[in-house]
Amino acid sequence: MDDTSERVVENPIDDDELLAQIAWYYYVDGLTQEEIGGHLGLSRIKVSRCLDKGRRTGLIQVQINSPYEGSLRLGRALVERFGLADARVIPSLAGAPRGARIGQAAAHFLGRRLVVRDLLAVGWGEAVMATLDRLAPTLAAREISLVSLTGGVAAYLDGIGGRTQKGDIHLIPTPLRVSSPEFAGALRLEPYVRDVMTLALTAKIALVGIGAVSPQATLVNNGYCSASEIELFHRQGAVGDILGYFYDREGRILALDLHTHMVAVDPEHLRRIPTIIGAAAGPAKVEPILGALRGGLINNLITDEATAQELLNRRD
Amino acid sequence: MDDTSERVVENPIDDDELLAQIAWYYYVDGLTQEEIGGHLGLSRIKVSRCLDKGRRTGLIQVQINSPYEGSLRLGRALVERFGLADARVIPSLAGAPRGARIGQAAAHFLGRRLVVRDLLAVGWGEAVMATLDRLAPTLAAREISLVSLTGGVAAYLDGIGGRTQKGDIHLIPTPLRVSSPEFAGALRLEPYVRDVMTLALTAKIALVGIGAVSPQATLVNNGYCSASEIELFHRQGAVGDILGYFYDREGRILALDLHTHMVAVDPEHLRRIPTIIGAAAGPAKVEPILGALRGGLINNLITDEATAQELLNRRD
DNA sequence: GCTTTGCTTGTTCATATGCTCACTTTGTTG
DNA sequence: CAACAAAGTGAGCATATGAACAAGCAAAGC
Repeated sequence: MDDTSERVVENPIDDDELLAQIAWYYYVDGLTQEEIGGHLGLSRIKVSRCLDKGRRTGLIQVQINSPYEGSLRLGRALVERFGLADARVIPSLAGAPRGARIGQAAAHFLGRRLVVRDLLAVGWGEAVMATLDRLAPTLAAREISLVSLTGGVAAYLDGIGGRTQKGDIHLIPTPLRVSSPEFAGALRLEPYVRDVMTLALTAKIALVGIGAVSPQATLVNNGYCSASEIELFHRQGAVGDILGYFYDREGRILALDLHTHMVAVDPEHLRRIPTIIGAAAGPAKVEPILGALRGGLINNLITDEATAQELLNRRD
Repeated sequence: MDDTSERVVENPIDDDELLAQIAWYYYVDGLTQEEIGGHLGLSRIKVSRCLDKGRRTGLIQVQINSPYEGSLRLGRALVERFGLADARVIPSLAGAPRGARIGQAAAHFLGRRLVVRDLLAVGWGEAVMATLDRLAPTLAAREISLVSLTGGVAAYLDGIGGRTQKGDIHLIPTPLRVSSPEFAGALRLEPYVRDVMTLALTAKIALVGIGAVSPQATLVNNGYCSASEIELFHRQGAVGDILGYFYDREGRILALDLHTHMVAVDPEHLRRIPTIIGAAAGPAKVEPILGALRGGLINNLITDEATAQELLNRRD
């Protein structure tokens, strides 16, 4: 009776559980994929595929326990120059899709900060969605609750829809932008909306995207702003937006008419959250990031090498 | 000018930092070792060795973000049977040294629970030392402070000596056992000793070893007890010890003369700490673990398959 | 009933990886 | 300064791994 093969017949263990078992054998015990296969009654290739899946979905994540981890050269330079709490700079690799890699880096960054049953406040934007995508298993495993900082429910659902999610999800159940200031005001005063917004500001960590003032901005692509409005904001000194609020190059929120139509937490109030993580990269994001940094709208930054270098090159 | 090779000349980056950089490229960016070598001006083999070192020292740690991670079959069974908070069961592999693997598992377990600047209370024993060994990089990276639950300073120094350690280390500056109850009592009342013990009980997490009542026990090997004393304790119903205090099969601390000679936190007081992790494995540890479980002296267990199976086989 | 489509599974093979061993460097001690 | 030990380095090779491809299978559609 070969004890390596008969032990594990039992029930057709649930998928995730099997995956965790495999990951454990492989990474912690250092068994080879073939050995694991023998142990668990699977073909080597299947083990390989499970591992691949685990890595892709973020169920398996590598921790780098080094004080330097967050401060590799450029990151540290950013921290010092802009007085950030921490920064993560990912290498600018030619072939890889930038969005996904920023998301992965942000997920990794958050993975080290989120505690079991934590509450994470999330803003709006592509980078945020990419991050949530990679973060899903962590969120489930640690029973993290999410709370949105802005309206625009549909967009959020894309990012987190269909996933196993053990914590609660508190969405602001409104559009991001509505047709009149009065309507926006009324919505903001709705008890449920207020409650979610209040809850959001109790989070210890917030993750926000940083939008560019350009006709290609996600706000435009999603129909929340027209290209001509963007042009107008640009004339008025806007260099970027956070949570749909535009600010100038010093990071001061502008007094735009648009803002009165928004249903979202005011970036000024956001400051009550101790850790505000901004994620963005690319040439178009340099000015927006700079503004956000100068105004202290964020205190943690995830970006890539090229962008970081550009940020550091600017002489204020 | 090939930008992949000239970028990284700069300073002869400190070792850990280089390692972190390599780990990042390899695990997060998925570059091959050869590519990393080119990027950083190192030979492929050197990159390979760095990674190996990182894994061995625990600087690189794999997270398995699954609710099942802690509850793989046997673990879950233990949790249910003994009302534990959590349990980790490692596979019993023939060739591997058990102590080191228990240590690794415990380090991994703790890695998911320790928060930045946390305080970890540690007991005494081989398993604890093995764990601290593997945990060192995590401790440094998260600025974890350590506080000892027992005297016996020298032994602790072995486990943590020479490592980079960013948090504080609070040792109880006494032997584990002293010659008279009076002397032990006096030491326990020494302000500094009292302070450390009080501090220890404020920790959220404690890690303790579980000793067997046998002539091979670590307590004997280190000269704290004689084999004949052990024999005597055995006759009096002792099945195991925690922090140098022996208990019976129901986990009740015995009224042994020895205990009055000890300078260590009382396991009864230990209960104030919400998470008490016991680590031990091997046939000799079955009875000791059972006692500790029955008496609720620990509420988290790290052990191996064979031991877990044996624990579950016992009908109370 | 048959086909189509999409998914899972296993095979083959190129590649990535880690190990062994001989060699070099570095630091230490007489 | 020489001699030696200890750690570090690189080449070659066996092994582990992942990707491309092909076969099998099940559900959906005609």
